[in-house]
Amino acid sequence: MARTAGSSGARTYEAIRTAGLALIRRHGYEGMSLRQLAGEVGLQQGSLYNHISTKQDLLMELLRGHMQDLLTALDQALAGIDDPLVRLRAFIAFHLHYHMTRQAEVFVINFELRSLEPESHAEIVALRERYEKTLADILTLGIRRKLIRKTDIQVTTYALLAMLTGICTWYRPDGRLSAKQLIELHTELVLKGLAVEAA
Amino acid sequence: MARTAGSSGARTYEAIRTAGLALIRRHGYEGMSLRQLAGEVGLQQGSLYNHISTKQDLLMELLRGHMQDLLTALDQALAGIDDPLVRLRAFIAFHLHYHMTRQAEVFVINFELRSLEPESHAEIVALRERYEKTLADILTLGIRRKLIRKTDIQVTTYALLAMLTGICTWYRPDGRLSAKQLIELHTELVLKGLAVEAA
Amino acid sequence: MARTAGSSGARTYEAIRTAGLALIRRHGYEGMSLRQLAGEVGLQQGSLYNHISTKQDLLMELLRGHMQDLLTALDQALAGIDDPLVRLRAFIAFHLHYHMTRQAEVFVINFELRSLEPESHAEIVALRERYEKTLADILTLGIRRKLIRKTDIQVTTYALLAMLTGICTWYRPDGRLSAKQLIELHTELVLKGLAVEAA
Amino acid sequence: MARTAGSSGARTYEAIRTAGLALIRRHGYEGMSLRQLAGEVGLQQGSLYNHISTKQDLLMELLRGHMQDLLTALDQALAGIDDPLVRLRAFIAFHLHYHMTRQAEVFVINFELRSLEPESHAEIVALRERYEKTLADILTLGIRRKLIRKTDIQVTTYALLAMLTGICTWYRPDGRLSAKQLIELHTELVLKGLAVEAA
DNA sequence: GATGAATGAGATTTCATTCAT
DNA sequence: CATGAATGAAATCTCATTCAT
Repeated sequence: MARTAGSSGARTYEAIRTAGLALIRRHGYEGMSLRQLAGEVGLQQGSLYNHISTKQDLLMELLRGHMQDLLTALDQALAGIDDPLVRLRAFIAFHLHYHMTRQAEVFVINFELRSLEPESHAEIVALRERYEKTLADILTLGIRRKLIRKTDIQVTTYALLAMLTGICTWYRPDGRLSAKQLIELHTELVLKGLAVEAA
Repeated sequence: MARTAGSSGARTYEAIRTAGLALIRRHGYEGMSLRQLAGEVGLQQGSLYNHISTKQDLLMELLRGHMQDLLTALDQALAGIDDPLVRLRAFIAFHLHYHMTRQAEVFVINFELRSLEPESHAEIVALRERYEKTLADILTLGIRRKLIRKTDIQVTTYALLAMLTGICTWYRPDGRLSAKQLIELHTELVLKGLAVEAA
Repeated sequence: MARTAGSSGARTYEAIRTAGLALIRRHGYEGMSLRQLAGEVGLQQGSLYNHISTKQDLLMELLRGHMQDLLTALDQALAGIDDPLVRLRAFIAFHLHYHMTRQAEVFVINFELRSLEPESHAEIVALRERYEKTLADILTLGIRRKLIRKTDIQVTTYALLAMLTGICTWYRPDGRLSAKQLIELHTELVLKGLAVEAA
Repeated sequence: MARTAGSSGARTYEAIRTAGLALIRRHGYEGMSLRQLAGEVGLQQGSLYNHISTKQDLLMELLRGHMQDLLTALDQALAGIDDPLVRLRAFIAFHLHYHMTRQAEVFVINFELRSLEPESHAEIVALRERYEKTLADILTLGIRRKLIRKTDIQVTTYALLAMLTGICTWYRPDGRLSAKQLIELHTELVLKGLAVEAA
């Protein structure tokens, strides 16, 4: 598409990542061809290999980069918050915000993990488990402090993450509801669902 | 009176559908080759075409068949239930049960819709919307009758469906919790999340 | 070249082997492209794969087939001959005759062994060693019976084989000397070179 | 007085020749990639072209350089020797010695001549014919002086050269026999094979 | 003299699909 | 209804070579 002739190496690589992400999102990893990708970036097919080593490698770099960003951003979002309910609110807001603003990355991670070869797959899954554990820990603490009703941590973690992640499949920035409203709606649903019984 | 119900041909077709579903689930539609599929069924590549018309068509048949089953089964599950909260419980139980027992179909529909050509895509999406509308209608009615707290129907429908569908990615029949327990946990989470405020 | 349309599978495979042998001889294994080969046989590139599994495999089949032919033919040529000197004459005549009539195979085996992957390489080398051993055994027996002068078996075996094999690089059927004359010349050179000293 | 004999550039070129020779020997000319070669020398692909003009040219330079060395060395080895049998002994010793000490060059010349483009091919073949002619002339003279038995010059020349050249495919410096022993064994084989009949 | 990035052609192999037998 | 062989396009990746910096 954009044919930024004479671009520097780093800029070209970035263009490949961006276009690759978009194409994978649209067609899937298997469905995207390097011919398409090269065309999108304005290169010959072979020239891609000055920047990536294999198609697999491109996918892996994208996914790894995303997971690291995600974890880093999560840590920042929760930094300094102690109260489990406040942490939970912060987690929800962070997760939704991230999944609304970085839809492509998030979509790809959720749909293309399976296309990774075993070793890479394991690495990404490990990172994802760190992310999941952050939520599970919040729930555990909340229950211990009796701020969250007793329930199964594992199942609830999966259920909440599935629910909050779903937004990446339908959110549109120009939709009927603002990001803030969407966050409020989800937060309410979750917090009420987990609230301790009124005595 | 009745001839042998499944002729050899019909049995072969069924084998193709079954193997196809499993392969698509494992490798994705784009990632599955008809050579693999033929091998799995014990045919030569060319022989597949005595049973299917194209690879696309196989996918479409699988998805359409599944969606019709799903809608039919849903209608049965909700038949004769009037009370919105009971209908909601029934919907949750049905959805989870179906997503636990027919994981492969459900997985494929959620991950491979994008591989359908536009026309087929639209058809399946329409069926899915009928399914979503069933849940949305339950919520609408519940709110009108003040059995469910006021909230955004659309967003809540998506959120609940995402949450309840997530189970198809991790459920194992030999897992720690029984299907019944999983249904209870999810039902509680949803119903508390949607309950009207204690006065 | 010959575009034998409608040929049966076995005939096509034979055509591939023949054309492949010729192309490998002319350009070397690495230097031959499957595009060339397909063109020569009158097929599309991909159609080759209905008959061979990989390019490597084609080379291996050619070399293995040749070595088996060679060993079989050698056994026949020496069958029933006991006297070491007569056996030696028969070996020389056989080797030269084979290397003059099946120049392409012989050439390829001598020049393309290195292009085989390790496992295949080992297999062919083992067959070649059986061939070499036949000559070495003749020399050993001849020396023991004092019909051949004492010398180093290993070195002499290699030297004779190199000498007799060389003919495949320059022989032309329409050359100055007949096959029979060439055999006589080589036989004399070898037998005199190995003769026991006149007392 | 004298500057550093090898400037950096010349030293790089020498490294390219050495590594190129080794790679061609191992993988063949077609099988060696300039990427490999550059890596071996510690350069980027493009940098090779500061030292060579094309891949073909590198091969040609290697082969021409080798043939010139060979011819020069042969002239020295035979200088001042008149007697045909002594010349023949010297030729054998020289040829074997050279083929044992410069195995890589010799191997490449024997296996990669075919990869040269026609013009270069002709040039190298011409040099090789000068080499062959030196042996043929020895034989001719020996026969004329009745020191060598009458035989076909051409065939005998080819046979002897093939035999003596074969050593480059199996000789190892740490082998069972010394270079001197190997030379003796071959010399004996040849001289007996060519000796005039005991009257 | 070296680099990094580009090129355009070409490598081997796989793909879905067709069709005579 | 199955087979084996064919097709033509397309897949990923490598090649030798060029050139601005």
